[in-house]
Amino acid sequence: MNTTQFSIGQLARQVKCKVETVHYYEKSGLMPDPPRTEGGHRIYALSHIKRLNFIRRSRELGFSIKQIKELLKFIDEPDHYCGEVKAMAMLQAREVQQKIDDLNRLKFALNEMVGRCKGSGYSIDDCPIIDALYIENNQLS
Amino acid sequence: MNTTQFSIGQLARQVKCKVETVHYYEKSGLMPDPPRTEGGHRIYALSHIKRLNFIRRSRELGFSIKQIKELLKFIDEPDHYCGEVKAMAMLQAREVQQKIDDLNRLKFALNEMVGRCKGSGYSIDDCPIIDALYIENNQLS
DNA sequence: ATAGAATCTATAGTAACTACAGGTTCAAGA
DNA sequence: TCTTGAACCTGTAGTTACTATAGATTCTAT
Repeated sequence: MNTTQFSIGQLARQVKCKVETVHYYEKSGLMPDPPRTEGGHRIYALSHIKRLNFIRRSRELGFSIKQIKELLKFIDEPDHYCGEVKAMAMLQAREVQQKIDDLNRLKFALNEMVGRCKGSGYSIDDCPIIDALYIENNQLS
Repeated sequence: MNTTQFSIGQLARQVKCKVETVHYYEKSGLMPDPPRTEGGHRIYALSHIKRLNFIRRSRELGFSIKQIKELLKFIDEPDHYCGEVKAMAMLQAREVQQKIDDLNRLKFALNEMVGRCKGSGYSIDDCPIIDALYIENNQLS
C-alpha cells in the first residue's frame, strides 16, 4: 500500500467527510478530476487532501461554495493579492460577531424566562423571548 | 386604511422577507392560517408581524424550522407545567450557549487570520489566511 | 477463485427557501 | 361605476449544499 496515494474513501476519512461530498465537490468544480485506475477508481495524492481540507474548513467558517471557488482561484491562478482574501475574511468575521450578539440576547431572554417561570402562560405581547428578537426598526406603532 | 390590519405584502415588507416565504412558513406550520377577505386574501394583525419577525430572527441565528417550532410552543401552548417549560427553556439556552461558543471560536480564527494578513501589496504566496486553512489540521500520518 | 467491501454513475430526496406561471381580487383614478 | 394594474391566489419547479439509494463494476484479501 502506497502512503502517497489514496482512494476516495481514504481521502474522505482523512478529512472526515462523506465520499458523496467529494463527488459533489468534483461536480461543482472545487475538486479536480483526479487520475484513475484501470477500472476507473479515483486516485488522490496528498495535495488533494490539503485541498479538500481547505474546502471543508472554509465551509465551516461560513463561506459558500461560490466564495470558496473565489478563494481557490487565488491558489490556482495566484495572480491576486492578499488584500482581497483579507477583505473576504473581515466581512465574514463581522457577520459572525453579529450572530454572537444576537445569540447573547436570546440567551439572556431564555434565562430570564426560566427565572420568571411560575407555571402560568405568557401572552404573545408579553413574551420575553419574542421581545428579545423583536427589532424596533419598523415604522408602525 | 386600518393600521391594525395588514395584507401579506405589508407583513412581508415590515419584516423584510418575501411573500413566498410567508406562504412557506404557513405550509410548514410556523405561521397560522390567518383570516381571509371575501376574495381569499390573507389578513394579518400586529401579533403576526411579531411572530414572523421572531421566526426570521431565529432563522438568522441558525435555528432550524423544527427548532423554531419548539420555541413557538412556549407561546402557542402555554399550559405546560412549570418544570416542563423550565426544562425546555434551559435546554434551548444550553444549545444557544453552544452556538455562541462555536461562533466565538470561528470569530477568533477569522480575526487572527485577518490580523496576520499584511493586506494589499503582497502576493497570495504570503497570505496567512490561505496558509492557515490549507495547512491547518494536517498532521496526518 | 471468490466473497464481500469499496467504488462507480446516475438519480432522488432534504431543508429552506425563491421564482415563475396562469389566474383572481382589490383599490385607486377617470 | 367602470376599468386598469398592482397585489394576491395556488401550485409547481428551481436553488444550494449536501445526503441517500440503486444497481452495476472493481478491488482486495483469503
